[in-house]
Amino acid sequence: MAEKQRRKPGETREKLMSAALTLVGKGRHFASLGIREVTRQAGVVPTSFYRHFRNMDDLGLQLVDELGLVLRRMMREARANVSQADKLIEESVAIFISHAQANRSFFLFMAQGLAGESRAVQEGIRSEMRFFASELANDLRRLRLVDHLTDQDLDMTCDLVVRSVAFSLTDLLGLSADDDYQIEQIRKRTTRFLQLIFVGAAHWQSTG
Amino acid sequence: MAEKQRRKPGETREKLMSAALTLVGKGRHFASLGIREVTRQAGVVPTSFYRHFRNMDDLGLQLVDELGLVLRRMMREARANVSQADKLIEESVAIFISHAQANRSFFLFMAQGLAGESRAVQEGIRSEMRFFASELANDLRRLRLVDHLTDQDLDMTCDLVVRSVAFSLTDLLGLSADDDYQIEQIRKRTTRFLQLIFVGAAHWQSTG
DNA sequence: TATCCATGTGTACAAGTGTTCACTAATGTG
DNA sequence: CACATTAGTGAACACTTGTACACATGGATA
Repeated sequence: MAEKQRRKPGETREKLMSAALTLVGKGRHFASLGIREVTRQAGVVPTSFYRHFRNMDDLGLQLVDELGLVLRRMMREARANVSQADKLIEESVAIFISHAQANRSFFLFMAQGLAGESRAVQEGIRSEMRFFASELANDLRRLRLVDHLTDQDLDMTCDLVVRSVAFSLTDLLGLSADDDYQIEQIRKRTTRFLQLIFVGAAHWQSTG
Repeated sequence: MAEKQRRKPGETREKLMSAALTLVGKGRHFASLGIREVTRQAGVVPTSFYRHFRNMDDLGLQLVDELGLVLRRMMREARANVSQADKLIEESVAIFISHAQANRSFFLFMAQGLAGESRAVQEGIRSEMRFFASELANDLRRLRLVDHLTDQDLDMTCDLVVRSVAFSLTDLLGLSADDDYQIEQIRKRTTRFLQLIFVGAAHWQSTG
């Protein structure tokens, strides 16, 4: 029989998760993946799956957790790169796009999960987005760029920003990764979306 | 053998399409539906499927066409109900939400398809959204509410509007249909999103 | 060193899958 | 009315699927 491959603990677990991501990256939808298919892609026997996950939804949930890490890395980088306040939007969008490309499968999974089959995954992704939006609000407050806005209005603005950027994902991920012209179009368009939103926020007066 | 049920021409075809929608409405993801499953739901023998569709993607494409009709109906109703210009946003959002509830499965399908498995379906839905956005732009031009905007800037604004509303779908469709409080929250929030965008548009000056 | 347990493997099975084929009844066309 | 076409049916095919079970093995722990 084949050698038993127990190297590091949790290695098979990671192989399974990244196998699922790989399949998603190849254009499959997460909801249509099966246990056998994933284990096959991971080079592991089907029964191994159950050592780590109860079912595919469970695997999806654990992917959401990792997605959280990816998003946090992205935020950190964005924060570190705010060179000038007036280029804030442009630079952030650029960072977002480069991360989306570097973690293509992850973001595909996120885009899919928003309208996915598992309610839990859906809620998880939504929760990550809320967190992201609230962190964004904190940053903006700290930078004192939006002092005239209520906390509530600022939250709304950031929510809209995050949604708009997330929607751009579906544009971006539909493209092949080397279609530089189209990617540049999306970058410009997303940037303008955010600028429009912030112009709105600058002139917003709460209808309280 | 069982009676042959050929009533109207195209009846089985419709039964199959609405069976797929029914399953989607029950929480399944379109990408995970199988031919046998759909025919079973439709009360039809599996082989009948091939009389009308080449595969599930094909069925999806034809659903996109019907989705177009639903959207057009919605637009027509929205246009007919513009009582006062200053309530335009609120009323349109209300109409949108009521249509989204009346055609829940359709809109679920749309939300799923945006990040779905079939590139063709994806492109179809995207195209419907573009059409919707351009019609919206035409209406706004006709109402002369946005005369200071370039055609291009108006298009961008409408694109952002449509995206924001589409994103609200995922919020809305995650809820049970009778959670009136939450639905009201989403209505308010979406309305404020659009107001924010239009405030932005009102103060926008093209960076041409 | 002896033992336990988490994690790996192989086999098995019943159920479900997409698709093909040959057959049949209803409909539209001449 | 005769006939071709369309649209329904059932049986059969070779596969794939999820999951259960018994077993093996390496590393940690006692």
